[in-house]
Amino acid sequence: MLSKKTKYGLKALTFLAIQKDREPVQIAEIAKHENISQKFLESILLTLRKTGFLGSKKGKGGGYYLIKEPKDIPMTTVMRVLEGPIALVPCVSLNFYEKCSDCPDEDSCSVHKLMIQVRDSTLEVFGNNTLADLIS
Amino acid sequence: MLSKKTKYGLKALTFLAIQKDREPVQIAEIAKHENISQKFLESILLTLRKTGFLGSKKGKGGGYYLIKEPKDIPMTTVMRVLEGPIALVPCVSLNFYEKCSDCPDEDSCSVHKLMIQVRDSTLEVFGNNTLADLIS
DNA sequence: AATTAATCTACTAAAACTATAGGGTAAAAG
DNA sequence: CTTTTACCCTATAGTTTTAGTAGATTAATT
Repeated sequence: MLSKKTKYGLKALTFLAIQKDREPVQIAEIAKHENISQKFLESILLTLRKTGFLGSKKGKGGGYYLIKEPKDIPMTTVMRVLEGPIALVPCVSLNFYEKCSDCPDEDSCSVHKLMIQVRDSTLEVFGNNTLADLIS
Repeated sequence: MLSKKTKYGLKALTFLAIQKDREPVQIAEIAKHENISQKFLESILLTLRKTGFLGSKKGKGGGYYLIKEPKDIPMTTVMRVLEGPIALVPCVSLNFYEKCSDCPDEDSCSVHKLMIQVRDSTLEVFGNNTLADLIS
């Protein structure tokens, strides 16, 4: 299941993407428009800024704004920042690899092979979509 | 991320599938062979029995055994029983549909469309694999 | 009939994670 | 220097995960 953090993050990004100019939008406005707890959204936007998706401006007329063009923001990178590994098991993760403690041998693990297939198909979907594709 | 319940369940199923006959295998043997906490595995096997994948036999010489042929057990049904919905968001789930509380309109939701793609590609992988395919 | 080997059931609990709230700080604008 | 906004830190209720404990039940064997 997708965490609300990810879902809210995606909604916030699309909301910023449909703004005509790239003028800062306040947290409160995004939260209200997307039905998101403001405090929660606050922390989400913060990580999106720290990871290079958003810029921010303090004080009056401040807020958050997109740094890059929506078409240059692939879903793979967004998902990895918000949700974490795309793979369902750490032992098949490309960016967050970790050995499973219960598996003596990955190659002989039945789950391993299946999860590689899932990872690749999910990766293809996210690879084929950018933020621009989320806008209808 | 895949829960350990699911991972262990899959491992147990494959272990039972590679048994030559369909003689009962004790929980302890499966647990030991797959490095699984026995008590945890116990509850997992119980749900797999109650949902029609396994049969069991009590008393001496008892244990768990596969009821159907591995090739007749699609991953979709196994995953739904062990892990729950295949969809990442309830509003795109085919078998566990639920409306999202924060979305006034599904059709205009940017996350919705993306998640449908993910669901379909994952569904295709699980649909193309049976328990027999996990054995190598 | 007694023993033993196994599943079954129910309850409990620690740990981790999720979602959210509160309150204070820093900077920008007027 | 006051207002407005993002920024940062902490706490916490709730849920899910991952088990552990204690015993009951069933069936085969002796």
